[in-house]
Amino acid sequence: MDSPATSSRQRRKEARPQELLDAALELFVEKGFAATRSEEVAQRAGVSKGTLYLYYPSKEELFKAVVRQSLSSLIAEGAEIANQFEGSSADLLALLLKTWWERVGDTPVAGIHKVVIAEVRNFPELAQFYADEVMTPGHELFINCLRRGIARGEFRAVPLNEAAHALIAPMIFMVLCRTSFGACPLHGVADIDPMTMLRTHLDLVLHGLQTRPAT
Amino acid sequence: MDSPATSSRQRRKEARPQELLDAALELFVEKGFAATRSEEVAQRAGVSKGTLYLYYPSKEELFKAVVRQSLSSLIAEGAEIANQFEGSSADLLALLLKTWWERVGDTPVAGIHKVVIAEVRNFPELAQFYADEVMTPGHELFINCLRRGIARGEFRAVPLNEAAHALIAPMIFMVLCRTSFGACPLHGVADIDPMTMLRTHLDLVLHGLQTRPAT
Amino acid sequence: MDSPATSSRQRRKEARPQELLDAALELFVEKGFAATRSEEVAQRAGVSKGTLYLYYPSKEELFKAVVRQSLSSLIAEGAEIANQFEGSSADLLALLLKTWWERVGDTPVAGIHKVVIAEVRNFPELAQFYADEVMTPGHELFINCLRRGIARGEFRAVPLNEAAHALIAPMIFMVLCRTSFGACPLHGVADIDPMTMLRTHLDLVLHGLQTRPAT
Amino acid sequence: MDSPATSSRQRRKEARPQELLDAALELFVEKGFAATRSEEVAQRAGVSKGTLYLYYPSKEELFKAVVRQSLSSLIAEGAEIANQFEGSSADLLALLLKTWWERVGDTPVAGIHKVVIAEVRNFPELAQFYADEVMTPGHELFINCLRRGIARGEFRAVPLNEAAHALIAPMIFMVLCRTSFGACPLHGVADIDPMTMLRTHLDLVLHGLQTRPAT
DNA sequence: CATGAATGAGACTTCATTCAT
DNA sequence: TATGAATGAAGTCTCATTCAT
Repeated sequence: MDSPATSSRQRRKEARPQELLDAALELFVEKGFAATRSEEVAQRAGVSKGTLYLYYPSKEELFKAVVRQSLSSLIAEGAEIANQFEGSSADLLALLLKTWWERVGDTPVAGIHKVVIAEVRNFPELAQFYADEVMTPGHELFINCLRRGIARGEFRAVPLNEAAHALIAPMIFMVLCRTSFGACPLHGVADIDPMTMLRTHLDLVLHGLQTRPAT
Repeated sequence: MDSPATSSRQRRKEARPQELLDAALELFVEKGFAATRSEEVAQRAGVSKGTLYLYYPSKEELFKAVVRQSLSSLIAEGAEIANQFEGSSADLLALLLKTWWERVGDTPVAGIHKVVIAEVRNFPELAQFYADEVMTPGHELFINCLRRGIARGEFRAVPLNEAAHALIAPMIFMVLCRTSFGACPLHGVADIDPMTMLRTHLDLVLHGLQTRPAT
Repeated sequence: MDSPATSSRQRRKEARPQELLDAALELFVEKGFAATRSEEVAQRAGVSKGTLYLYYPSKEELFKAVVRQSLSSLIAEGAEIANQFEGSSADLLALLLKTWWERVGDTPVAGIHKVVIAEVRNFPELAQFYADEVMTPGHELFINCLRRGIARGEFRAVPLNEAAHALIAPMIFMVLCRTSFGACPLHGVADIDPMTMLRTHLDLVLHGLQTRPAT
Repeated sequence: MDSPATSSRQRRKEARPQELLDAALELFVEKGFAATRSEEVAQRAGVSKGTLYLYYPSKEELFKAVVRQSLSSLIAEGAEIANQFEGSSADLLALLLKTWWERVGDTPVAGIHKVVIAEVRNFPELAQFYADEVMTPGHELFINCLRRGIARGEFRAVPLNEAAHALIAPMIFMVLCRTSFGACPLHGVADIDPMTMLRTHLDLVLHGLQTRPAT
């Protein structure tokens, strides 16, 4: 009753906030918060400067909305995956990283990592938000995976916090590099291939975590 | 005959560029390029707005000078270390990471990584500079170390580019997190201890690289 | 259908460029380019600083626009007058000078002469523009008039370039003096009356040009 | 006792004010008052910025000194010439204009005319000074010459003020053009040759002033 | 709701002037 | 005297935000 009746105008109106957020994310990723002009955001979303302010009361609120939404979409449904998983912990780890890559790393929202790194100090309220919504849950995911592996005798005992960090760091750092440098063609920089990277990283850490057969 | 004659005025003049660069680095790390006001840089260096412009013709030039100098100091004398090293490749890798941590990671210049990540897209000329001066040499260092290990039968054969990336990523990412989040106290975020991190990361990748004794 | 719909806002927008040019001309004539503050121009045009920059991207571009427009309006339709004229060459010369006085000399744009004299060396591109658009056409006008008179036996043969210069110089110089000194009341300076000046100058040069009856 | 003993340092010191005035005149003529930086004046005079302020308390005072001195040197000893002259009034007029050209028009101080035209409105005190010291005396000179010619029956009766203006205008205007445009090479502008100009102008006005032989 | 002209606070930069050496 | 490093008032220009239409 509703959807067939919505005019294109109607549809656009409802889509506006998301279109604005998308445009804003792109620009904040490209140029950072301060260097992005609000008129540019409006333009890229196909509306006028004034319209932006009908949806977000200020550039700062727009920014926070962008970050909030982007981060929300990072909060992986990973926990679910992990809980239901029945295979080896090595396979679970591989699945988690692969899923992250597909759902986050290889996606426009991946850019939010650069934005957060670049801007948290100017938006301290984001820090706790990011910690609560992204870092802690993500961290837990990997820590739980490590715990599971250790408990099942698949992995060696390692410091959980630090190992969890080491598991995700190469992936996020690769994404940061792609976001920042990928844009411009560099001469002579060894190009990192994401899939090779993912495989190599997994290969390394899985070997690294493996319990040794007694020699 | 000359040095005792150097007046305090003289001494200040010679020190100015470095004082300004130091102040600027701090602020660019804290707030980013666009959000840093040039007067603030001057103030933190203890001079007036105008004085800044006696030494750097524009905020942009100041920024580039900051990046150039910071990056230059990253160009580790690591190559030398590597060439003269005679121990095992695992020890060499450990030494390289530890040295990087002491000379870069645990130092004010570490902040430049955040700055570069945040600003390269606005300063494309920096991208190539960073690639040539930092990424490529650093990358080479780790690749050579890996090659050495593989050639000597200490390490398994792994894709060099990607493995090298995986070796440095956790360290740099940790530095990025410290630079961005370390400033504000977060509730509930598992604190990563750098030394534990370094040890754990090394432990992981060295086990991961190790050739297996035939079972 | 359109014009009755134009709002007052609309009307203002269309008038703005001209209002700004008028205000700017006044001020550039009064104070010169460098001593005129752009905010002052805006104020005199009844808008704010920012508005000026909606119409002209910089003070320098505003200046060039002022000069271009002012000069354009100098490009007398004089050629037309001259072509259609059928009377004596003396009368033609008188008509040209009188027309120039009415259309230029006694008009706000007359001030542009001072501005050009004062600023060309800082805006070399204006020099050629002024030469092409004003000097050359104006010069041609008078040269053609002289040629006509000489050809018809009304005028003595005289060096055309120099005579043309001598014909217009007293008028322009008078305008320059009025623009520069006329503003402030001077004690003891013999006031020059424009109409008397015009008549006297004409009287002098026409007698000077006249062919003599053989004595 | 004094002159042979004066060291080169001494001599320079005494010459300083004049060197500064010369440099300043050049620059004020080139760029105008506001666009001339005081450091540039100092540089061109071969001294440091601080030294300039030992001789002139401000840029404005320097400017006034430049104008005062330049104008003083314009105050022709012409009156003397005129008083002692015994030839025809036409010859006197020719002598006056030729002398003016040699002593002023073809000299660096000629540039002061542009400066005065450009800046009087910003320095009203200069206006009266210029009127008293230059315009009035110069005007008198020509008026007296005209009066003499008329009284001796050599010249027709003409309005003295306006005729005097017409006598000097082409010369000053030519100087203004040379000062402003002469600097940059223009394509297609008829070059005025000063000597031809002087001759043509004289030829015109002398014929124009001449009393007619009764036909 | 949507627009975009207008505003004005604020940032960058210049340069006349001062003053320690 | 002479210098030139330092200052900070002032000018140019940008851009987030408002509001009449």
